[in-house]
Amino acid sequence: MGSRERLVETMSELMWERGYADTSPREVRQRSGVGQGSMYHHFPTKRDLALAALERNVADLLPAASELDGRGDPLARIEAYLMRSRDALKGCKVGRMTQDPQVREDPVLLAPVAAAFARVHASWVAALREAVAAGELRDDLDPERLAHTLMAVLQGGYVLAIAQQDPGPFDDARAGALDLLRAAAPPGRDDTTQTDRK
Amino acid sequence: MGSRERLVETMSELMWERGYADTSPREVRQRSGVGQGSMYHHFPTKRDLALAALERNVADLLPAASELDGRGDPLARIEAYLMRSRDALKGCKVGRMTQDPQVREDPVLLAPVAAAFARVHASWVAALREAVAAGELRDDLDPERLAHTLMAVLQGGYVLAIAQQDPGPFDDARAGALDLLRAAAPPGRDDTTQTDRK
DNA sequence: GTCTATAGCAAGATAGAC
DNA sequence: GTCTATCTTGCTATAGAC
Repeated sequence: MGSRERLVETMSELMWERGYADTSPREVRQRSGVGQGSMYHHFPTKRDLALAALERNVADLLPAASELDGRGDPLARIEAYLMRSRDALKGCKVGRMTQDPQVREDPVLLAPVAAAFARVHASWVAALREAVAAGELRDDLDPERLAHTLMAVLQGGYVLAIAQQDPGPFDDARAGALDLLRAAAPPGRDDTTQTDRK
Repeated sequence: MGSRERLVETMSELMWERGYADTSPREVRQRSGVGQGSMYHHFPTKRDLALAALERNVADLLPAASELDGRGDPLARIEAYLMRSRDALKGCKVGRMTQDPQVREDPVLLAPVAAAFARVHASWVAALREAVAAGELRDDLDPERLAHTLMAVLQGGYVLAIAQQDPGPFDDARAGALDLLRAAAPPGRDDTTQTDRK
């Protein structure tokens, strides 16, 4: 692996762990083993390196969200994505960036974050729309709104888990969201078809 | 107002705006107008000042949450707290701290955050329990879980809003949560009593 | 309690040789 | 492309007088 790739990979890790403002070029060099000269050859400023790392982190995240776009029962896909295995105490490598003052005030650094969330939102909306069409969700629910609600449950779940240093609140938050979705099945629907009742 | 109070107030503001790691003692002095000597007289280290500021921010937040504990219709209280006016683009002054590496790795600084969230959670649980008892929510919903879900909707809503630099996603997220709560009224319940249908 | 002066060290580069 | 040396600025204090 070349110096350039090692720099980007290391910066990606550090931005997930510590954010942008609190990660120094020095740390990147030490962890990656790339020298000063090489670093500034490939990336004239810390910000340039951060932008490359951020785009890499976004690219890491999007494939998972495309799980929502798959075929098969829409509500099952929604449930699968919601309950997907995630490291609650590490948080979201993209969502985290919104809390970094130097990122949120820099339109160029914030742009990939906004774009990533917009794409994930679109996938949520499509899946929720299908679920309504399939009669799995009441048709007076708004898929656009609900998509934001469910994304917020995940992003906020990380916040709660980190505060308590315990993944429990994250798991509770998403399980509670799923409970609500199930309770929002159209009235009169035969729910003896539910798969996992206790 | 004395120097000490001015320092704490200024640090509180800066920690909300920029977090802990990215706020310097220098900025605090300049914005507060308190001199170097006074600052280190009252607070031997930046961390000591941050702890006082954090406790102040927590104290600011808790009264609002006690709205959930009030009397009157439980679901109405839940709705009022959820839809309370909030500055989505500023985020939560307490939740924000969980994303600051220097806070999340410091048990002493994280403790007030954890305690605050635990108290708010307890208020949510109590209100949700009452709503179930009053027949406003299905009794197969778990108030503990749901409390985490609704807290996460708010915390995550801020993340979405900041990413898009638009309060819309925050408002969508909480409106969607409210839609789900209403859809989770016990089956067969007469909902012609709903107050705000379009 | 408040002031000014000073200090040690890290951040974030830049310069110029190889 | 990579190396070492150097630079400026800001962070986080400490010292000691008033």
